[in-house]
Amino acid sequence: MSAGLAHAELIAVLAAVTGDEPRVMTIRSGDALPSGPFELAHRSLQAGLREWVSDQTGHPVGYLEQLYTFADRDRTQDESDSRTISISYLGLVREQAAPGAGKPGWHGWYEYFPWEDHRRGEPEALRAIADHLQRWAEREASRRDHRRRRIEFAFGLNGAAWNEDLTLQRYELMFEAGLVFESGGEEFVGTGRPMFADHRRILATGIARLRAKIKYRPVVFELMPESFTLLQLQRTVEALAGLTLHKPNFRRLIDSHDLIEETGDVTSETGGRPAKLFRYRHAVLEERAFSGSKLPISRN
Amino acid sequence: MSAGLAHAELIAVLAAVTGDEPRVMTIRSGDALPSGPFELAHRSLQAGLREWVSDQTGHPVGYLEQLYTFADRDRTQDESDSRTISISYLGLVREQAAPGAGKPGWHGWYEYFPWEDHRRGEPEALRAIADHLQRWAEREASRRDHRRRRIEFAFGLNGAAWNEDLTLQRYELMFEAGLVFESGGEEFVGTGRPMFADHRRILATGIARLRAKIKYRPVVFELMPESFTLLQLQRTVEALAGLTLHKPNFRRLIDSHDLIEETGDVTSETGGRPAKLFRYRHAVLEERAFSGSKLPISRN
DNA sequence: CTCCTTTATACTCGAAATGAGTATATGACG
DNA sequence: CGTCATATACTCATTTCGAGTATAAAGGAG
Repeated sequence: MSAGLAHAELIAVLAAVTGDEPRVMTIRSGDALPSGPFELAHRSLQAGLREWVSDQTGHPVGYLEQLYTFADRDRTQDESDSRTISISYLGLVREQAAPGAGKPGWHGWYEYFPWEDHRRGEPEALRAIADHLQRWAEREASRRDHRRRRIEFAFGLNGAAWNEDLTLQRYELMFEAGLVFESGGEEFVGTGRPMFADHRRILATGIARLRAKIKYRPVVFELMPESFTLLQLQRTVEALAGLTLHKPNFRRLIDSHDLIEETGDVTSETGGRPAKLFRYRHAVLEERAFSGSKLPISRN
Repeated sequence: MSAGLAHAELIAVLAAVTGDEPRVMTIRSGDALPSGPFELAHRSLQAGLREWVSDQTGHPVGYLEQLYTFADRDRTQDESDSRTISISYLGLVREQAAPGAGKPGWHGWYEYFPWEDHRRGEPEALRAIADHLQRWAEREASRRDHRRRRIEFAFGLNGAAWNEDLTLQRYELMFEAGLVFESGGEEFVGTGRPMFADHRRILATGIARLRAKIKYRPVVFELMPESFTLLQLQRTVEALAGLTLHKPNFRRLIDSHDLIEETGDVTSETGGRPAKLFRYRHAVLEERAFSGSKLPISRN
C-alpha cells in the first residue's frame, strides 16, 4: 500500500447571496478562490476548513461539503514536476453586511459566467458563444457529431431545453474550444472574467453542485437571514439557478414540504401588501428524506 | 499559496452485479479495497485509475467517478505523524465470468452490510442493531434527543420509511455507537464483516452514492450485459438498492424514459413465456437531462 | 392433447403532483 | 377615494404515480 508524496492544498468555493446577486468569496481582487495549506486541517478537513474560513471572513460557514479533488498534471501552466492535489469545498455563508472593499472580496458569480444568468431572458453573449462552439465542432470531421450533440445538450439548442445544472459541462466545452482565456484561445467577447489557474473551473463545479442540490435538499436556507418573506426566498433560489420561477407554484412547493413556518410578523418593506415573515423549520433536516425515492418500490 | 506535503493514495470501490448479487472488488481475501499509489495517475486521476484497474482485474471500467477524499488524522489506528490523503473512486464493471478464486476477489457487498439488504424482508439483525443504537442514545442525556432522531431517520423507525440511500449515515451511527468492529466496541452480532482501516466506510460511501445515482442517471446499464431482459434489469436495480420493486411500474418507468430498445430476439431461459431482449440506447446520455428540473420554472 | 404452472407483457383506475393561470386581499401613495 | 403594487388564495386540466388486474406464451405433468 505505497503512497506517493504530493503537495496538498484546500480550495474553498464560498457562496452567499446579497439582494438578488449570488456571490463568491475571492482573493486578489477577484482573481482567485481562497485557498490554504493542507496543514490547517487539524483533525478533520471539514473542521479545519470551517475554522479557517470564519477567521478569514468573519462569517461562520453554515453548510460545507466536499466538492472535488483536482490533481491532474496539466491543471496549471506551470511545468514543474511537483504534483499538487487540491481538495475543494463548497460552503454556504449568510453574508451579513454589504461587502467592504477590504480583504474578503465578494464578487457576483455571473461576472465569471455571464452566460449562466437567464433571469432576464437569454444573455446576449449566448448567441455568439453557441455560434463559436458550432464552428469549432465543424473543424474536426471525426468528432463532429459527438461535439454537436454535446453542445446542443449543454446549451439547450435545437429543441433541447436549457438546463441550469450543466454549468460545468458548458464551461468545459468552452474551454476545449478555446473560448475562455484560461485555455489560451483568443475570442473572449462575453466569455466572462478569467481566474487564476483552474479556479474558474472549480467555481463552475461549485455552482453546478449548488444548483443541483437546492432541488432536493433544503440548503437555500443556509443563505437566508433568520426571517424572510416568501418572495425573498424565491429570489434567492432564482439567483442561484439563474432562472425565474413561477410564483404561485413556488409557494405551493415550499409549503407542501413543510419547510418553513410563520414567525407571526409581517414586513411592509416590500411595497404593496405587507408580506408575512417566515423562518426555516430546522427540524426538517432530521425528519424528512428529500431524496424522493423515484424507484417504484413494491410493498409486500 | 503554500501547500503542505502529504502522502497520497487512490482507493477504488469497484462494483459489479453477478446474478442477483452486488459485488465489490477486494484484495486480501476480502479484507480491503484495492488501492494504489498516487503516481499511477499519469495525466489525470481518472485515466490513470482506469488503466490500473483494467490491468488488475482484466475488466475495463465502464463508469468511473470520484467518490470522496479522506484525510482525517484519526482515520487509522496508526499514530504516525504522516498525513495520508486517500482519493476514492467509484467504478462500475461488467463482470464477465464467474469470479475465479484468484487475485481479484469479488465479494458480495451485503457480506459487509447485512442490514442493508431488504429484498427478502427486514434483515434479522436489524432489530438487534436498532435496539443497541437506542440504548446507546439513552446513555448521554445531552445528546439523547438528537441521537434518537438520527437513528429513527436513518433506520426508518417510528413511522419513518426505510430509505435505501442512507447507507453511510447508518454505518456512521453504528460506528459511533461502537457496534462495528472497526470502532473498537464489542457487540458484533450481525454487524457484518469488518475491513482494513476505514475501507468499510469508503465502501458504504460508494454504495450510498450508487444507490442515489441509479435514480437519476442511467448508470445501471454499465453493469448489464449487452442484451438483457426487463426482469434482469429489474433484478440488478433491486440488488443495488436492496429492495424489491413493483414490476409493472418498473417497466413503465423504463420505457417512458426511452432508455432501451428491443434487439428483436427473445430468450426462454427464464422459464415461462419467453422474454424479449433489450439493449441500452447509448444515445440517451447525450439527449436527455435526467435531472428533472423540479423547480417550478416560469416561461415568460 | 389438455391443463397447470410460470414468467412476460398489457391494461386500468383512482390519487397525487404539476404546470399554468385567475381572483382576491391589503398595504402605500397621490 | 381610487389606483398601483405586492401578497396570498384558488382553480383546473394534464401528467405522473401507486397499486392492482387481465391476458399471452412458453414448458411440463398427467
